[in-house]
Amino acid sequence: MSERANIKDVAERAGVAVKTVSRVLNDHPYVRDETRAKVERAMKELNFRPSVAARILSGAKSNQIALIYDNHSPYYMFQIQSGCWNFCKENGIRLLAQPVDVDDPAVGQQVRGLITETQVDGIVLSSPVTDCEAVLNVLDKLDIPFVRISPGTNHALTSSVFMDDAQAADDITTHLINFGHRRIGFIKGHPNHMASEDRLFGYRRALDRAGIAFEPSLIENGEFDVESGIAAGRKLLGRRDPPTAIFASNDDMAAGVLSVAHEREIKVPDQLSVAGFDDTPLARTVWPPLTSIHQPMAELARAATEILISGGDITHRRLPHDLIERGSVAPPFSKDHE
Amino acid sequence: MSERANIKDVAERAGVAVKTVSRVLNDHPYVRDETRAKVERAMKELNFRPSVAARILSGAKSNQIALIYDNHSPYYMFQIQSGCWNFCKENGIRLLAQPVDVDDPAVGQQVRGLITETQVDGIVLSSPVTDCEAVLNVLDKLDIPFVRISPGTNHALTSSVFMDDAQAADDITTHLINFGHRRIGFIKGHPNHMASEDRLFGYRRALDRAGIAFEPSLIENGEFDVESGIAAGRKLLGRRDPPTAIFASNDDMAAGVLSVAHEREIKVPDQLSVAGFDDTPLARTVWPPLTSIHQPMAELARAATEILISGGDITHRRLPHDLIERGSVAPPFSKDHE
DNA sequence: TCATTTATGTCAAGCGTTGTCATAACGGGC
DNA sequence: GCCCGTTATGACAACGCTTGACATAAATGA
Repeated sequence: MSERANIKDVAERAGVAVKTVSRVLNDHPYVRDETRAKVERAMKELNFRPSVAARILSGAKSNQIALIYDNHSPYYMFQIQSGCWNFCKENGIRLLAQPVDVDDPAVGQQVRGLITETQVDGIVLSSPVTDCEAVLNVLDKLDIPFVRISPGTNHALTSSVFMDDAQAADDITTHLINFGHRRIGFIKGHPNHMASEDRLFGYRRALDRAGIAFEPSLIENGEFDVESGIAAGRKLLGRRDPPTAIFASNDDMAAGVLSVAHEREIKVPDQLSVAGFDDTPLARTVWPPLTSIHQPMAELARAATEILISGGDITHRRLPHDLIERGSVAPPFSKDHE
Repeated sequence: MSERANIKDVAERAGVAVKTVSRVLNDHPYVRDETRAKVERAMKELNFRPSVAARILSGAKSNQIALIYDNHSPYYMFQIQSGCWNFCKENGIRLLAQPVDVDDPAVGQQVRGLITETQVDGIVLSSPVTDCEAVLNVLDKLDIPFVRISPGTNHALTSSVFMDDAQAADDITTHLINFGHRRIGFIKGHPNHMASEDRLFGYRRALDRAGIAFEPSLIENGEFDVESGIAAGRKLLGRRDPPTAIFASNDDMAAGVLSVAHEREIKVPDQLSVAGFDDTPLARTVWPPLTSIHQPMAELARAATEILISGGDITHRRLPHDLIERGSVAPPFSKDHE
């Protein structure tokens, strides 16, 4: 009862040839519906599952893909995995989630090992592995299909999915401007992350369009974590002429700014508007909840997986972002109205 | 050059039999150092990686284990994955991270499919899959080794790793009591989660020992998310005789309480002490940072993996927790001192 | 009726590895 | 110098599946 059934057992039980079972398994044409049903019933009754190993070995597709990531944000990782996972589940594909360390000199060998050992059919690369030369080289040499999620470089050369970071930053900056803000502090993201520059660019573009002079001293560097947000917040709010609004390149740093505001008893949003980016759960958790940009991470991952599986030509897909208004933005100087 | 080398190629190149290469691969005794060196050189030169598939097919261990989880907290999942992953990486084991839905009636079939298809050598179960009957049945029938992380039930029957939730809750409650609190609100966790009851128990035990009468109306139900924390916080703080401290069963709910406090301009910790549980990044992110219990999730996962791989008898391992003091707890009524 | 198309079966080869069994070389102990 | 156990290596089948070549039979259509 608990022995594993193999394809031969199924064939016997269904009263057909092994070959026919194989045909059913692989969706070949030329199988009568009736026969197919018989075979499928036998498979169910025997609790049959084809051995991936045998399948791979005999040269068929493995029906496995790998998701390679190296990101220290649990939420990002969670979303990306969920997106890939959903698509895989619906399509009967097994997903190998593979963390790597992009700074490890052996990362290329690791990825090569993964591929040659497990024979995955394709790879989804999430940021920042998307821009890791060593990995890209290996993928290229092994000639294995892959799709990148939000790559920073070489957009055209491989399939990719992404959102428009610059436009999103532009949107949220414009949102602040529309509320009447003119002095808007900006906290940059981690220098390794390509999106950091794009977001800064969007911020500048929005200012430009509104005819507001760009003020370099209102830009602080950050590293996408709360601590750097706190440090940047202290600098910005410690000025003699502090900004009336701060746009942080992600929610964690925005939360850091909120902490500084609480510390100094600056009321948000009455005395200071704060905007984040990414729409992580944090944005809803801190007080006040953060106005932020919803980055469709899971959708990006899902789209990437879909492109990978459908396996056509090089494809690029841009997914829309959303400006989510919460309670952290208000007109400037509204403390005067109290 | 980019063709995959197989064991035969290596054997030829090294001038030995295929079997000898296999022996080198599997660290068998009875291989001369000289021969081993020859083979290893050949493997390097050919960039050889053994095929997992072939290995499985020939009846050997797959050197793969699966981590099965269904948890909606990205941070928990991240920690658990990291812990498993680290151990696997160090020991050359491939990890299949497999999300499931414990409420899906087909979950048993899914797990059976995973096992029979991929021939994993063992399974790590994380909460709440640890207590999913359907999954446990399948695992039992398939007679595959597994280890549970923080199981709620049947402790004795299978290997497991866990922390002492009751003691931890006792510790943090005692901490509040030591600060002088007598009216301590408690927010329960999700009813499906076994730890919820343990934490409540620890809270009561601490009160008991301190000779403080248990007051049922100070207990509110929650579901481990911010929203339920907010709801519970509103109830507790809306009383005529609000508690001077609130212990929430996890950080998210504690963050919800903080939001309510901010909303009502109740100063934390001067007018209200708040304690969380789990020591998620959130605890450091909100204002004020939360005093909380550090749950060693990654370590638990690592230990579970280690036990699984070492494959001895049924083992139970308890890992220590930590009380992390931050800024959210102070003596009661300290507003009077201002 | 004959030629296609559709549906199934038989058979054998092959995928890359490991287990079983066989064999060979090598040291002692007598 | 012979036997024996240990050490080191090899030959070959087996694992479960896919695939291709080929055979055959039934259904379809002109």
